Amino acid sequence: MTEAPGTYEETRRLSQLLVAVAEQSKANFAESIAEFDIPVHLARTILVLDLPAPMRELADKLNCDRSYITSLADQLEERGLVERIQGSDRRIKLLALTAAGSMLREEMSDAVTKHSLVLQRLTGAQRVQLAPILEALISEDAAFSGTRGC
Amino acid sequence: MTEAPGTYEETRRLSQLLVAVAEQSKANFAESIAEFDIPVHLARTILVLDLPAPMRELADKLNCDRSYITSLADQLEERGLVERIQGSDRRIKLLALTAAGSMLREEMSDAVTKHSLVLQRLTGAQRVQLAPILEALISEDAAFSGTRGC
DNA sequence: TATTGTTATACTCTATAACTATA
DNA sequence: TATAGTTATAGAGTATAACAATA
Repeated sequence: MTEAPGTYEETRRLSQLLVAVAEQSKANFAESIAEFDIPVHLARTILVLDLPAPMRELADKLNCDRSYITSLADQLEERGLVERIQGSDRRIKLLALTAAGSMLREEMSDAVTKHSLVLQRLTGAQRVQLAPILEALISEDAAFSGTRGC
Repeated sequence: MTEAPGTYEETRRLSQLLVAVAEQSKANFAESIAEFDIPVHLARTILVLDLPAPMRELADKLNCDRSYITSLADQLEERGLVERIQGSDRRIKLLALTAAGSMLREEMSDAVTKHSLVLQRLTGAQRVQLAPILEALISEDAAFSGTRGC
């Protein structure tokens, strides 16, 4: 607790806290979208699907297998939230939100924001501090190619 | 970007970042314990199981069904990491780490800390800022009783 | 030959319901 | 009667492998 020492214990504690926050955050997300009657994984896909994107790209972004994206796309299509459109490279199919899909995306995004722990529990000053920290934490480079996890 | 205004957009952005960090954090956790050849959910259970605890309590803490705790306990017992011990109330069984279990818990805890994004990507100053924010974010009170999610 | 998406299939995680034994 | 843990079972989520079409 003196100077630069505690680093190890401090890091351990922060790691644990971060994992705890992550879990809570996940639960919070589920709760936020509960009213929309849509499974969590479909909701996440819609939220990610801002602009039309090749299925392959989604697989990368969501870090899961291409075959699973097919399954997600089927389910979303059944609900009329998404449609497949041909890419110029004829092997490629883009996934694009329908009007209904975009609308739902907006509503969910709002709900998630409103339920946000960030909004409910942090002061303005804390929010200002938090942004750059989270940005630093996010890796643009895929440092996690090793593990699967959708 | 002026004063108190942007709050909504700012919150939305922070929420998204937090969700992203949460996912990354989950992936990072999986990667950290990959070397121990133990499924993520078992690892989490061991990490939570600091002191012997009634199975019921674990169900609450992990926010999942009692029957699933039975399943976890079985798997951990098979691996010799945990044992069931009778509580004074004869209905209750405590789950306690074996020597092997404690050892593994220490090793995993170390590994998680070493791989921690907190350690790798944040400055000392940022770490100092982060702690109280994460603490504020954590709800001791169970505000999430509504949703299941193990 | 390498890549995108699909199909068929199987496995893992997790919950629900009904049961046993205490209390 | 209510509570702790167990059993049997079913469902959701996700991956692997083999395949078709295109490049």
